[in-house]
Amino acid sequence: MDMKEIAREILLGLWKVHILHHAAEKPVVGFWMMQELRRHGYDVSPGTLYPMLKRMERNGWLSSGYVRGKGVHAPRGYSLAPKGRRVLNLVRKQVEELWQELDEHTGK
Amino acid sequence: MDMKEIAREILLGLWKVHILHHAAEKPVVGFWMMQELRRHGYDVSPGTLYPMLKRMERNGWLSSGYVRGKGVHAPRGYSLAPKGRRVLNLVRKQVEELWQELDEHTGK
DNA sequence: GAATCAATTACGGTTATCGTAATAGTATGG
DNA sequence: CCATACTATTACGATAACCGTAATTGATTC
Repeated sequence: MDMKEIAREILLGLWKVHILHHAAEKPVVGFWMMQELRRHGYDVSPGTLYPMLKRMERNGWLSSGYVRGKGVHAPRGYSLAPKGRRVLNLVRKQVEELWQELDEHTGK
Repeated sequence: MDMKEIAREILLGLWKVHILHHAAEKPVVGFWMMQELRRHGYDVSPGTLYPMLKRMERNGWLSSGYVRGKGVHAPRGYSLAPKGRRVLNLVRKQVEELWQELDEHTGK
């Protein structure tokens, strides 16, 4: 099913929430996240994911540092920043509302 | 809290799901949807919402027709198209997964 | 020490998003 | 009837997000 292709607009937002959530537990590395998404059947390219992480850091949701090795291509771990936690809390409510709404009428 | 301002990137995607869901029940009119979002505390301008509905129609998720009156500014009702239903089903799974993940660690 | 793997950056084109202002039918009241 | 307010959408131009592919580079392994 290539709905996944076209529903990206929506799914991309959901993945951002996943990232915030993971980043709250342990630092998230871009490459790992890409594989994770592929494992779930979503083909995400570096040109999508990495700029996304950078934007999220620029927004103040994440803060990053090197976790291993050296140089500009060394793995960069993103963890949840205070602002990101507030966003996560806000979004959590929205997701809950949405899920309840969707769940009610499932069998319809 | 003006997190709402900056978390738009994420919330916008969730609203699209809301729209798909509502459109499955009865035709959704842009102006009504705007008020609905305002009622929930989100300030969404016409320049955001209307093009969004058009794109969703162009994607084949929604199909529209006039519900009342005449002319180019008459209210336009959007209902769920078959492709939109498939997208909704796909997204529903993702939202469920996400919600379960978020719910587990809520108290942490 | 050559090749492979892990991981990110660079790039340039396309599409989405945004707020504000303009437009135009429809109902209301005097 | 006509002025006013309300419902509802379109138009517009600027900014930012998104995308795939290719290049880069440090670490590992044989």
